[in-house]
Amino acid sequence: MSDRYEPASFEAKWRQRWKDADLFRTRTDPDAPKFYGADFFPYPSGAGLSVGHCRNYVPTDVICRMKLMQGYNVLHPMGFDAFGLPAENEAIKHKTHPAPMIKSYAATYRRQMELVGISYDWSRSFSSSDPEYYRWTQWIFELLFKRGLAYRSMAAVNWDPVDKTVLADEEIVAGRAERSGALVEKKWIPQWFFKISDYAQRLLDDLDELDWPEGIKSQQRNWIGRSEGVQFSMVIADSAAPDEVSEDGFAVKNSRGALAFDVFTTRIDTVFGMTFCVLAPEHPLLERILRGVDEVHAESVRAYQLRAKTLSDIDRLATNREKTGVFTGAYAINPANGAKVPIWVADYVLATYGTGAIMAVPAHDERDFEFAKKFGIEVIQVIAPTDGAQVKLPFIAKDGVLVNSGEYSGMPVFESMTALGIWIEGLGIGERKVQFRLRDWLISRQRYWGCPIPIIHTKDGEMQLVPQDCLPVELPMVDEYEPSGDGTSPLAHIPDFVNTTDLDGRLGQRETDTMGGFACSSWYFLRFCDPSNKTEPWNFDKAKYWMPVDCYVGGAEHAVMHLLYARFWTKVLYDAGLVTVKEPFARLENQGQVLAQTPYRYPRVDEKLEVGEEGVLLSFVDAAKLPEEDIFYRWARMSKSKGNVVTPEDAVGGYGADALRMYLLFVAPFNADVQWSNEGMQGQVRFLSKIFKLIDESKAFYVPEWKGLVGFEELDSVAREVRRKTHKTIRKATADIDRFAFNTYVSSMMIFVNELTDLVQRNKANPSRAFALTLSEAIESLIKMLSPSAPHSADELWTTLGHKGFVVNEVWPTFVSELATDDLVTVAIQVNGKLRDTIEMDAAATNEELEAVAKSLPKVQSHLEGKTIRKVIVVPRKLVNLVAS
RNA sequence: GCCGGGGUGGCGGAAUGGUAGACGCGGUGGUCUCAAACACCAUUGGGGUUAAACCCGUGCGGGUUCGAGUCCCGCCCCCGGCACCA
Repeated sequence: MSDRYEPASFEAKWRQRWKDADLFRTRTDPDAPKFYGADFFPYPSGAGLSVGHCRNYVPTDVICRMKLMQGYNVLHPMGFDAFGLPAENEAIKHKTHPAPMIKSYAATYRRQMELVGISYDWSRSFSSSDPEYYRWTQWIFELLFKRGLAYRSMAAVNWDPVDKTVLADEEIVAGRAERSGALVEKKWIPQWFFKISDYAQRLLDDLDELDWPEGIKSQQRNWIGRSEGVQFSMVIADSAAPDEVSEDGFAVKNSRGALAFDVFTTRIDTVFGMTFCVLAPEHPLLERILRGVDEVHAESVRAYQLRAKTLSDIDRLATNREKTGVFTGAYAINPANGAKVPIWVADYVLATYGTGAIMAVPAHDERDFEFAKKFGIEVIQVIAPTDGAQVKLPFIAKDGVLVNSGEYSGMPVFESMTALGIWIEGLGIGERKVQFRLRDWLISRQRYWGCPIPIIHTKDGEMQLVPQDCLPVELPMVDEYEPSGDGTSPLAHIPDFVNTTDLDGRLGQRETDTMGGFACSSWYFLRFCDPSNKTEPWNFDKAKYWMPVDCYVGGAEHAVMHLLYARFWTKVLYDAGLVTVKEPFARLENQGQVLAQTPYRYPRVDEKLEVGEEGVLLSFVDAAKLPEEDIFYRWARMSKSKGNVVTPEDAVGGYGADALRMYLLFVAPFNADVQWSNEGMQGQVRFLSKIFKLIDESKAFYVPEWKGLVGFEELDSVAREVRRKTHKTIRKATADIDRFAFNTYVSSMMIFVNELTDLVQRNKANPSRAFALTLSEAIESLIKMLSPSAPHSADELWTTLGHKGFVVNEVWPTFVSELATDDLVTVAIQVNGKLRDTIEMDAAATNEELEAVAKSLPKVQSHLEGKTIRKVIVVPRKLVNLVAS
């Protein structure tokens, strides 16, 4: 063996041996505890992996490998999220079919993951586009359908004109499609939804029990958006008794013989301050209202509605946009005081939230205030600070009392909210209600490359589920699958697919929309528990054994999409008695990104930069051609488009797989971004070389049977020191891996190696028996602790100590508290809280001894001169503070 | 605006209320080499000193405490998310 880390000479050899030994096949020892560690289901892009992806996979691998050594049955699977837009778009670009393309991309991913030495059990791998998998995705769809949680309805949905499909709300960011960047248009077409809104409260409540980053939990809470308030009916003044009117979730009621509409408010305490109402331009009652007003008002409302319709979401939702609106000519009655208030139409009220209509209280709401000011509407203050002080309107705060509010005047705000809610309920015109922002999950896509929805439309317009023994509804293999753009799926144009017979043997038509990719990734972690089951999605007992995922690792960008959907499906499956957990992922960790130096040049005079761009992106080749002063470098996320990618092949070829792994672990806290540097990689090469050198120098003293002997040996002070450092490091490294503090785990090994190297240098000329025994324990422990992060090197070093087999099959070292305890400690001596000296003391020294020694120190005495000691604080083994004045 | 996370040497970052800056990168000086690269040794918060002593230092201002990077109050700045959600 070399006394240096020379990866080219052994890393590939070990990877082959692991493979030959089928080392990472999931063990199911009935007496062992389980550990399920998983990475987010990746889409295998044609660009392959960068070292950035390894930042996700390596840490999960480290904790899984440690758990293996600690005797757990470890489930550490990997598969591919192959269905969906990214795959299809890439296939179209390359004029190929997504199925073979994805297969080859996934093979590349696997090869790269293996190159880095990740311990996946590949026998459990699958792709979401495998018929044996999506058969069960369809099976779960049918379960949702039967439970009333999958429905088809007409809706104004987000249409992405670039990707030519509809998208879920979660995929829209500020009016643009997150993926394509296209401005989203509204389209009114029938779509499939999952009724996630039924689970809003549970999705909110159960967050509390999860060991997840606070930021992700808070994002989910915001997205679910629970608010408590009162919903009540407003009667339209002088309106004739209408026929029954009710449409699409809008509460348009026949109430007391007049037209009426519902409003939702979280500030019922301000109801006496209502000076107008606003309906969303899309509000269905407007049609009726306009019949009862004069033509001038009706015309202006219609014109306004038309304008609102053509306005894109991005314009409409632009912040700080001036409020617009028109008066309808109609009035509503404030139920609190009988006042007639004008009804306006304005697009600052959203049709999709609450009832699409509000009571406006300009004195206590910024938006209403702005609107009232612009249109000269009255402002009536009904809340005042408790101390009666004058306040500037709008006054939003809730700490105050009601004024100008009839019999409720003088009542504190919070008390009045309950009182007025009860009063409204007593009147029978409304109720206290909880409103959620979360809307149903739009799941259908007008694209080819997705899981077909297993529905047959019959001649009479009924919908039937494809019988379970006929699943999967297979995606037909066709050459032409590009999106049509007319709002129908490519599948709609394949007669062989569409035309079928229904359950009664009559002609029927298949549903042609496919499911969005997020459906497929909402249950894959269950399939990993039992991936080759031919008769059911998973065996109940196997899922019961492995679930939940104990540690789930991936990027923060899935905070509200995948993670919310997967939680929802898990709860539905729980309700159906198919799984025993209410939550799929007990612990979640988000890795930071890997950034690379990326060259830009300053824009030329005639160039305009995109918003957010700092300069013009350059390739490294182009950057080399330009004069230095024209170029600047920025840290940017590694991506193919930026040309700054370092691949695992680059890193492993240049420095070694173990160096790459150690670097990614050490360079920054797990959840922080990393600035990639070759110097940092070289640092890990140096560290690994130090270990090889240490083992090379120590192996002469190595006693394989140390464990049975060390207890009988009288330990000298050097041997005690070796043991102490060993057990301290075990304690630190184990705890650090468990808490995802991989940087300090590596650091603790560096400290250990430096200390051992020192001890070996000082004692190698004349080593005692005790030293040899404790050193044997030390280097064995070191190799074991190293093995999760640098598995190739660990196995190589293990062999040089004369062992056979793999370190991952060894038992993770445990520490003994007494052995990790110092018998000599450094005590800090302070005068008035300022450090003046430190002393070495026996750890067993009493407080009195410490105090006496502290007082006797010259450096201390010079600071005590002319002062009287008022107080002495002694922290055993740590510190003495003399308080003097 | 609201929610979440942060602010510590030249850089990445360590620090259960108890010696701030572990560990590493980079820098400086040296060894090896014909030379370079690699490697190895020493040193490295700022001021101050021949050296020490000593002084200053964890975004800013207050507070609690024998003692605050850490706890409390009020600000400033950065990152991420949401954003007319009534």
